[in-house]
Parts: sequence; C-alpha cells; structure tokens
Amino acid sequence: MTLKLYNDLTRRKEPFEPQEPGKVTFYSCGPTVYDYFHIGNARPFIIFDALRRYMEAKGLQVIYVQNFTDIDDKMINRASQLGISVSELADKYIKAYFEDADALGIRRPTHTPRATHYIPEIIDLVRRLAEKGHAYVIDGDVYFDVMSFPAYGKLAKQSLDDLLSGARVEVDSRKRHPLDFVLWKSRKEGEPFWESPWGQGRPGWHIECSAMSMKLLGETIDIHAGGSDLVFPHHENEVAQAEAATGKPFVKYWIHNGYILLDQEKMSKSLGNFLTAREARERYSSLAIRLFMLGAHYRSPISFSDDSLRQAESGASRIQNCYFELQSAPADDGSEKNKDDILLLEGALDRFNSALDDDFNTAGAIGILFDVVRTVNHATSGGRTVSRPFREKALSFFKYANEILGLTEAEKPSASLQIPGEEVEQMIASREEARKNRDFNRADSIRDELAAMGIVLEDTPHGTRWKRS
RNA sequence: GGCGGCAUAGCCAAGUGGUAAGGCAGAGGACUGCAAAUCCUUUAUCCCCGGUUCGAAUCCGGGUGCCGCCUCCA
Repeated sequence: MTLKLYNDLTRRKEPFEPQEPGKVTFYSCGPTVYDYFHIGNARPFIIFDALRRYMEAKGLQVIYVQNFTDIDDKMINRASQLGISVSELADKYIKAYFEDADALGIRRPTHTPRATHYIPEIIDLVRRLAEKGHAYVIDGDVYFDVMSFPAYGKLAKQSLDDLLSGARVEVDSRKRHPLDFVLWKSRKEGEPFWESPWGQGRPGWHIECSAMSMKLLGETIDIHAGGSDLVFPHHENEVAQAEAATGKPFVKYWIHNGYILLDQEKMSKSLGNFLTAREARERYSSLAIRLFMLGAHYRSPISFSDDSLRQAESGASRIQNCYFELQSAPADDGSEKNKDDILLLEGALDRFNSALDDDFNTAGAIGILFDVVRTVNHATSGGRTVSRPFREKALSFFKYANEILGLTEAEKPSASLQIPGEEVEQMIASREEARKNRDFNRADSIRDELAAMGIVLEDTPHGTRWKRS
C-alpha cells in the first residue's frame, strides 16, 4: 500500500515517495507566539502531527520540524503593549503552546526552532540571494526581486499580473516591483535588532522558514505543510527565496489544510471570531476536539459550533467506553468463538490503512474505527465472554488506531478527581450491599452523591464500574 | 478581475462511474430494581437544469448559493 497525498504544487494526488527511501523530511508552519493559539490554528497542528504519526507507524523515519515565529510586527506590538520584551513574550507563549498542544495530544516535533535562534542562517541566506542578484537594498531594507525569479507564482498558480490585479494594499513606491517582499528590515527605534551586512535590523517573515527548513532538513525537503491561507504569499515566497538561492527544488510535496469556520466565516485573529484552544479545552475534552478535527478530511473547511463539539463528545465517549469494556471483558480460550469477528477486525485494519493511504482520509478511517467499536460491543454485549485471540486482535487494533489518531488514551488525569479512588470503591461497595438488600433508596442516593462529584456508575454483569462524567 | 474550495438524511460527515460508510440526535424493542452503558430494528437517491454512458452523487456543460486567497492570518 502506498500513501498518496494531494500535492498543491501539481494539484493532484500523487504517490508519496520521499527522496531517501524510508526517511521523511517534514516541515510544518508553526505559530507566531504573541498570543494563545486558537482552534483554527490547532487544526494543522493536530492533522499534520497525525500524518507524521501515520508515517512513523508505516515504518518511516520522520524528521518533523515545526517552527515558532518569535519576531515580527505582531510580536513587537504585543510586547510593547504589555511592557515586556519580545523574548519574554515569546517565552511565555511558547510555554503556553506546549501546555495546550500536549493537552491536545499533539506530539512534540523532532525540532521546534525559533526564528531568533537562526539569525546567522537567515543572514546567510539573504546574502546568498543578494550575491545572485535576487535581492536589492533600499535604506537598509533588503527586498526580494520577484522579477528575477521567473517561476514566481508557481505554487499559487498565478502570474505576477494576476496577483497584482487583485492587490488591496498600497505599494511602497521604492520597490522595483509591487510584489517584492522584504527579506531584512532595518532597525526601528525601540525594536529588537541584530547586526547584519546591511546594518542593524531584523528578519522579514518569510525568510525564517526557508532558512530553518534548509538548515535542519536540507535544501530540498519532502513535505512542507500549513494552512491554506499560507499558500500566498508566505509559501510562494518561501519557494522563491529558497530556489533562487540554491537552484534546487525546495519542496517535493506542498500540503495545506482547510480552515475552520465560525458563523460561516473563517476563524481568524484579525476578524476576532476565534476561540482559543485553551478556552476550547475548558469546554470540551481533548478527545472530542481531536475527533472533531480528524472527523473531516483535512482539506475541507469545517464549521466550529457547540453542537458539532457536543456530537464529537458523544462519539468520543462511545469509543472510550468500548475500549474500556474491551480491556475488562473476560476472555477464554474458546477457539471457535468470535471467528467471524476476527475476520472482520482483519478486514477493518486493511480498510483503515487504505483510507489513510488515500490522501490521509482520517474521516474514512474513523468510520472504520466505529465499525470496530460496533463489532467489539456486539461481541461483549450482555456480559458475554470473548475469545482471547479476538480480544488481543481488537486491543491491537485500538492500540494501532490510537497511535495515529490519538482518540482513546488521552484521558484527563485522575488527579482532577475530587475524591480518592479508594473512597469511590467503598461507596460502590456500600451501594452493592444496599442493592442486595433491595434498599434502592439508599443505593440511589449513593449513586446521586457520586454523580454530584462527577462520577458515573455502570452496573454490568461483572460488577459495577465507575468513570468520570 | 485572477486563482481555489464547498453544496450528500434533523445535524456532523465519508464516498469521485456500478444501484449511498460512519457518528450525533430521534423512534420502537431487548437488558436493568431504576438508570447508565450496550445490543437489535428504523430514517437519504446525493443544490438545480441539460449532456455523455448500458449505468453518475461520482464525468462534461450551464446555472444557483456559500466560503476563501490575491494584506497580517493555520
């Protein structure tokens, strides 16, 4: 089975073939750390992390880089508003990023470079461009000369004229071409700066990704990912900078995710219609947020709504309940039992992988996961015992699916319980005693008491279980 | 103006030529002291019009509606 990915460079689904067999170089655009990230930002973090995990599950060695943009206009403005330094601001929100990302089950990338830690590499790249005649200097600002790079527009599939005709921004008349973009900005009063051949200043936005990608992953990488709003100008400019400097292809596969809509509009910081991941986590479980994100194809836009998240919450519980039931279900050696179910599970694994191989169709894969949930629930319903081979097979399916999608294990830490587990067990025992004596009033009041503490009871043929509500 | 995306049951959402996955919600039944969880049953002809084809949600043409990029933006 071969993974196919939709490549925005060619606008086609293509078989994924890394330059070096078995090894993948993967760069994903990370956040500008001037604020908490919102759930629209969270989509690529979750999706591309899952893609990375799938590749690793297929046995590929993935070097996965996600950067932090820690110097730009927004950073500077925010820092001055708060009266702190830009690097303090960055430290604060990088820490917050990891708190939120960890909680959302996003694995740590191989590298998480910060732009300000790669100033020498950035300067070097700008110098290379200047030497090759792709950049020019005006008053200490260095611009990329788009007309010197004939392929400009190849990712956005737009000519210079096309791009220009829709321009909504007034142009700096000093530039040779209106689309020329800044590689290095001269120092302004009160702003952080670094020494450079063009005087004191700081890097432009686009250059950092090219520089860090080339430094950490090489001059040509396999995958570069990000939100579709980055196609132009950010990624287009990255291509121009990198390829003009090296003369080599910068990226083999460009992949972009669709955005999240809120009230029919793209969720974005500038529109102000956003919900931070941090706020979302207070309202919904991480599992539900992940199911919401992964439950649609990554290139489709999805609408965020309370209703959708509640639906995801229910679905996530269904998966969780099933997995829980499976782990505690009694198994025996019955060799004939569940034979058909085992075949179903084997077929499900193939279909699961096929879905993911088809442009990482997580929604399809989740459909298969739910099929497995039904098969398992069916086999264990009514407290039936299952065969040991069936249970092993089912458990390994869950383990595998979870390795990629992270839809089962990321439970809230039990530390959030207001009551120790032993005490819960004692109360359950008292309730059992009461039920045995048919004192249902007492039994129900114990159950209510636990419910008030966020604990739900489930009576099964094997005894009473509890879980957090 | 250029480039691109989307339109599938009450809701969310797969499926891109062979007679519509899955989830949520709802209804009926089973299990239960009652619940919860779970199981069984049940709910669509795929925005509209035309075309290609033995056959289309799936291809082509034309509409309608919504969204996005061309400025910072995941």
